[in-house]
Amino acid sequence: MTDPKETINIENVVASTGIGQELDLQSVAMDLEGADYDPEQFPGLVYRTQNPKSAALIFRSGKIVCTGAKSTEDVHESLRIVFDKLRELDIKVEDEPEIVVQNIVTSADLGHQLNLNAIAIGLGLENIEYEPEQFPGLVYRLDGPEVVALLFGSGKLVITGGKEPEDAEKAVDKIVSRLEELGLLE
Amino acid sequence: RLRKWQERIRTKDAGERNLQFALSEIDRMASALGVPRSVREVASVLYRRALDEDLIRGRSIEGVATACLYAACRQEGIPRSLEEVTEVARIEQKEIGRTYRYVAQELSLAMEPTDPKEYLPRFASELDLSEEVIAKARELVDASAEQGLLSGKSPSGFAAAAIYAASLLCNEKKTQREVADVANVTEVTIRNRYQEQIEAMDLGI
DNA sequence: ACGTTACTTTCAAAAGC
DNA sequence: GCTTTAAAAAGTAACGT
Repeated sequence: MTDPKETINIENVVASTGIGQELDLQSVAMDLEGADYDPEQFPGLVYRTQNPKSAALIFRSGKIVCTGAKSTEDVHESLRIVFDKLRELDIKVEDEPEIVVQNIVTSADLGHQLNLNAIAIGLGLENIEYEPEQFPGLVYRLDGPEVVALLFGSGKLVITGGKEPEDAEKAVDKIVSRLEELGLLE
Repeated sequence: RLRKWQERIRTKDAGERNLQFALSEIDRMASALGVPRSVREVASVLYRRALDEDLIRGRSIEGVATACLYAACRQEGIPRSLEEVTEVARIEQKEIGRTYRYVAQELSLAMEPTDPKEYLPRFASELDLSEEVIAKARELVDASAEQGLLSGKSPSGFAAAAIYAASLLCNEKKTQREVADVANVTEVTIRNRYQEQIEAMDLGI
C-alpha cells in the first residue's frame, strides 16, 4: 500500500514580505522590464520571475506578496531575485527581509475512487459542502490542522490554507483515518 | 416620543414592505419556473426563517428570496438547476449559489446533493417520453450511481444522459440536442456519459 | 467530433474602494 | 464584499476547425 502521504505534492506557496521602504510604483514600472502596473485596476505592481517561476505583487508601502512558487525554497529564491532587481534600481532593500509563508496549496492521491455522496453524509452534511451542480469537489474544513481539503471522485485531493508542509501531511492522515473508520475508503 | 413612535411605524412598515416584496418575488419566480404552490410555501417559510435569524444583513432581499426558492425546489424533490433559477432571477448565478450555501448552512438545512432521478419526470414529460423510458432511466441512474459514476457529476447532466440512453433502449429515440435543450446542458455532456451508464447497467444485470 | 481555452471551488497576503 | 496573483483537482461550457 502506498502511503497517501507520499503522494503529496506542493503546487503553490504564497508568502509575504517587505523591503521596509516606500516605493514610487510609477517609476518602478518604468524601469523594471516586464512589470505590469495598472493602479486603476489593482494597487499592486505585478512582476514575474522565470526561474523559479512565480509572480510578485509589489505595493507602494514596500510590502510584497509572492505566489506561484512550488516550494518554500523557491519562494526565497524568487524574492531574492525581486530584491536584487529593486536594488538595481537604486532602491534600498534590507539585507534579509523577513519572509512569512501565508498559504501552501498541495495535491495528493488517496489511491481509491471515492463515493462523495456517501462521504458527504458520513462526515456530516453540516461539516462539508458538496454541490456537484456547482463544483465536482467536496469541500471539507478540518479543525486541526486548520486547512481546507477538496476531495474528488477520483480519490485525488487538494489541501489549502496550511502554513507549513506538515499541515498537509497531518490533514491527509486525518482524512484517511476518518474515511477508514467510516468504511468509505475503498 | 412622537418621533420614536413614528420611527417604529416607519421601520415596521419598511420591514413589512420588504417582506411583501420578497414573497411577491418568490411568487413571480415560482410561476415562471412552473413549480407547484407547495414549493412557494416552503420557500416563503425559509425566507421568514432567514429573516428571523437575521441572515439578510449584508445581503440583498432578492438574493435571499431566490436562494430560498432554489432550496425549496430541492427540498420538495422537484429541483430546478441554478441555471434555470438564474433565468427567472434578477441576480447572477454566482450570487444565488453563494447565498444558497450561506442560508443552507445557517438554517441547518442539511441539504443532500440533488438526486438525478428527481429530474427524470420533468425531462421525460417535456420530451413526451413514456413511463417506460422513465423507469429505464431510473435503472440507468441507480446502476451507474452504484458503480461510483455519479461522484462529482452534475445531477441534471447525469439525468439528461440517462434520459437519452433510455430513449434509445426503449426505441423512443430523442436526439442529444432535444434532450440537452430541456435539461439545460450541452450535447457534449450527454455524449460523455450515456455510454458508460449503459455499460454500468449491463454489468449490473 | 475533435481540440483548445476558460470558467466553477478552496486559500492567503497586499491597499483601497 | 471587490479588485490581482498562482496552483491543483474534475466537470462543464463555448469557441473554432
